[in-house]
Amino acid sequence: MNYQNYSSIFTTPVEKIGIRIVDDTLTNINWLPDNVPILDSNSSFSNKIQSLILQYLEDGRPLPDIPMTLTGTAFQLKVWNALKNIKMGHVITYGDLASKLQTSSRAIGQACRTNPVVIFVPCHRVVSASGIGGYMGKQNRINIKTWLLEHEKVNA
DNA sequence: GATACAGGCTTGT
DNA sequence: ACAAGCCTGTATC
Repeated sequence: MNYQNYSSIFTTPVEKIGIRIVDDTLTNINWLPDNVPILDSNSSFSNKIQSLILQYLEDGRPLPDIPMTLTGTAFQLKVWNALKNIKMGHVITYGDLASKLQTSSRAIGQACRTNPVVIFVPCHRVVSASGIGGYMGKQNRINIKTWLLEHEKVNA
């Protein structure tokens, strides 16, 4: 988990985003603090990913399936895969997803937290049964989650 | 509201 | 192998 070697770092309507590409597959997308310097895209593939993300965040265009290389435990891959099936503007609770995967709600949160590819794996569409839930383990990141949900609600 | 405990999984010792 | 910590849920006061 080092914060160098991004393929591209750019500004979005929400916050800065850094993406990492390996062998023309997407491996990481991260929200970055505002003081991180911009990094120009260094390949046509990362160019394409960058514009897909911007189209989604600016115009609400749904994200297509693109080549990704996700590294994680079998359980995490199962959860992330289930999340990709949630449609735009639709949400599910940790508990619902847990019973669907025959596990516990807390394990779902744990898997969502380590999601390496935000937005493409829509961990923000999983909410708590009694509220919005958390986002990336930090309270100050919840505004991103609510922003995305509002954004999708308008565009659904 | 708060507080306690159950619960599956990851990560660090 | 053990313990602690999680983007939780339910029960209970």
